[in-house]
Amino acid sequence: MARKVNPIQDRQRRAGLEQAAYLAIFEQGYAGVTLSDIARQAGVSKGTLVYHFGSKEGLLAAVMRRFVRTIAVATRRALRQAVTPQAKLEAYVENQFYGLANTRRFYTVYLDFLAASTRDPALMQVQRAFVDETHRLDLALARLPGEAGADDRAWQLRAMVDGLSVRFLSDPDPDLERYRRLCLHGLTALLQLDERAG
Amino acid sequence: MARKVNPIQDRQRRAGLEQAAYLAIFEQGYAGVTLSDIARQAGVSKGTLVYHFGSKEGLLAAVMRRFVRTIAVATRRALRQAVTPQAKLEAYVENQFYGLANTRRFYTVYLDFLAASTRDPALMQVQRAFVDETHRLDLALARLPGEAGADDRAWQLRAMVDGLSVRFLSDPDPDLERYRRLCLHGLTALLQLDERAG
Amino acid sequence: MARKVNPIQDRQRRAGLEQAAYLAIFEQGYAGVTLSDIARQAGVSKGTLVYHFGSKEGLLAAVMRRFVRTIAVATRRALRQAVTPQAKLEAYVENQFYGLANTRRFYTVYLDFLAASTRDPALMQVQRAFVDETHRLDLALARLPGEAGADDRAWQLRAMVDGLSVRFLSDPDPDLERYRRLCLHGLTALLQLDERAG
Amino acid sequence: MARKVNPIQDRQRRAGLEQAAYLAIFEQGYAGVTLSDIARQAGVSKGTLVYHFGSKEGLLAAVMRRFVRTIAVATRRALRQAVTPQAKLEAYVENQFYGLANTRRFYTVYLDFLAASTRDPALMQVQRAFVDETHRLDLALARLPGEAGADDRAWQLRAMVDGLSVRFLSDPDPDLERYRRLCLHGLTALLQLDERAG
DNA sequence: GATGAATGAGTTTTCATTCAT
DNA sequence: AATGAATGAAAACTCATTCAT
Repeated sequence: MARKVNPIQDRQRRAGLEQAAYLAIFEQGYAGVTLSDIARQAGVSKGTLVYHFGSKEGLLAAVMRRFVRTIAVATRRALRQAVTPQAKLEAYVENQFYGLANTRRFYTVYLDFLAASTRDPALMQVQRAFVDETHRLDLALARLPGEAGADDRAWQLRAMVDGLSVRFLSDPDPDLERYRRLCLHGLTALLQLDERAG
Repeated sequence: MARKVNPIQDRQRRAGLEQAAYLAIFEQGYAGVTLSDIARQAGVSKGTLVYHFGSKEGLLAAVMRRFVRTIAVATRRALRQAVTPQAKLEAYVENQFYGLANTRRFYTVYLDFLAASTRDPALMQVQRAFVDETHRLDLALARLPGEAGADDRAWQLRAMVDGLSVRFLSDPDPDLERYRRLCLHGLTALLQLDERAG
Repeated sequence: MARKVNPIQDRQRRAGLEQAAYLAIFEQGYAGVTLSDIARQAGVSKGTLVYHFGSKEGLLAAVMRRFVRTIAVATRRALRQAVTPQAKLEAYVENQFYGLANTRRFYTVYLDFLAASTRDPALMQVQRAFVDETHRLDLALARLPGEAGADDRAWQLRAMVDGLSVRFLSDPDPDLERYRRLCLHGLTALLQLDERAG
Repeated sequence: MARKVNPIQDRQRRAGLEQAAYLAIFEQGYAGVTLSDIARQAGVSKGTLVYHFGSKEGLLAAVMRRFVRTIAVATRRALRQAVTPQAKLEAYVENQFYGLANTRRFYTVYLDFLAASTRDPALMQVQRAFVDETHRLDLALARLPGEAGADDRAWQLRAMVDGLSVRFLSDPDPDLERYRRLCLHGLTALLQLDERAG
């Protein structure tokens, strides 16, 4: 007997549980979080989590799918709202480093996710889809100064963002504005070089 | 009962166990590795590990200290052997992406380490010391084109390296030579831009 | 809240659910079947099962009562339809080994039931009533060759049937016709011996 | 690192745990027994059971292998000690119905085992090996009155034993002597008939 | 110094039962 | 009457740690 559920209600229920799980993962780590942690955070019983996601593994995978989907949507919206190339670049950076707590929470979980994906084929698939999607967005940015070498530039832009984010996490007293500046200047440098070379 | 040991022999013993643990961490993950995994890899009993390191936590911390020390030593040596600025840059990149299996093993463990350090104060301390040490090396590279803005450039260089490495791990069919090229060109772009701007 | 039901409709409803439960028990085992299994097989919700039978235990007991009742009815009818002693014996055997799938399903569940009854007093009561009822039928068969020792013979007849059935279940490639022959010849031997002895 | 154990000590340790598990299975049922039940019966922790047998499943399989091995050994010894055909038959029956508590315990567990084996391929394999082995012994008995039809007779002998044993378990006030008599007479009848027929 | 048997706290998972709708 | 979301008690299993040898 297939579960006869109201699809809308079920989706909302799951979304709430996934959000609670996201916070629990931030606090306890992807590998260290327990169903008890998540259940406590969500204010439900462990059984409820298993009921909705089949297993802990299923829940964590759902959280990560939602996580990368959310990122992609936010990035796309940021780029769409800006008009000039320079404004697009700034919106892109602002989106990556948006609020201290938010940025820390975001990259902490992302780092966990990356580490976990190196051993979990299902997570690796999610990560690869995310890489592909973000690469398409990066490519649009990289094309602005000219067509030649855009693909390489796109990978370099992303590397700058990811690399600064990793550093941000072990910065004992992070100054978000500084990371924004480092990022913006770095991206600018990467784009201008290739412009001249191309 | 105080351990009375020959310090030299003891150091060698521990070094061997730490190397085995490193391989076990690569295979099972920092969070997923068990004392049994490590004992199996090292060909000793679990008791031996606890005897030498006090606890699993102590062993893992020792592994990570050795890990970052090894990296720093290799980077320093690579930079010292090269003479011209351009050669230094190339040696730096070659050192970061040295051998497919090696690079994968290396960054897989590093990513695990970074993720774990966000929640473990002792590991975070190790990570911060490592960041400081590598920053000094990066700074030497960044100074080559001129003094102004060297600190910012150093962070950007490191970000490029780290960011490309992260991407490397989720690349389904990584071409090491391409990563070397992306890295070298990226670093060159970052250095030249600031040179002009400075 | 007393259940107010149409007794006829209710009996039919329960009969259908019990039949579904019987099939689920065959597939999952008496001890291994879950309410979800049964609900799926019956095409209803778990709540419906509990509503009609009070609990899982009540449902299983009802299934087993129906099960032994069905067996007794079939045996009685088989014996009634045959006229001569020889024909009665053959009808008896044919009834026990009727169809490969049917025989396997039947004895698989019966074995489960027997095993469960050794620890469940309520089931043991059902099993004892069943033993008494079948013994009366066996006694009629055993009397055919003469009165003396009929009770002993009746137990032996039943033992032959049960014993061959148990073996049937672990036969990797059972030949139903062979079991019928073994059973018929075995019963004949048991009856004739005592005939001479009596 | 393969477990370096003293094989003798390890075998004795396991044997003790298996015996405790056997008693726990008798009390709680094959499907109903828990690791806690067995640990309590054995006076060890649950962890110890898993340490020695890998899993609950592994432990139960070991218990059943030991169980059927013990039966086969006892039957073989009983038959070997007796000399004349009649004495062999009596020894066989005495071995099957040896002591009230013992017989009850024995068949209760055997019935559980049979029921479980219908759904567990590993157990079914154990059961089939047991059937083959006992059939060889039964065949020796069945050959005594002559070669013709010995195979059929062997199956019938075993059926009589198994069938009476099953009945024994639901007998509210079992008289062991009576079951011995029923069994001995039944077996005699089966053997004599075929002798005449052959 | 080294071992590995044993432990028990902590984890995921199962599932009969409850209950609001 | 019927549903199925939610629960929580109980289950199997994991594994760092202890300790007698």
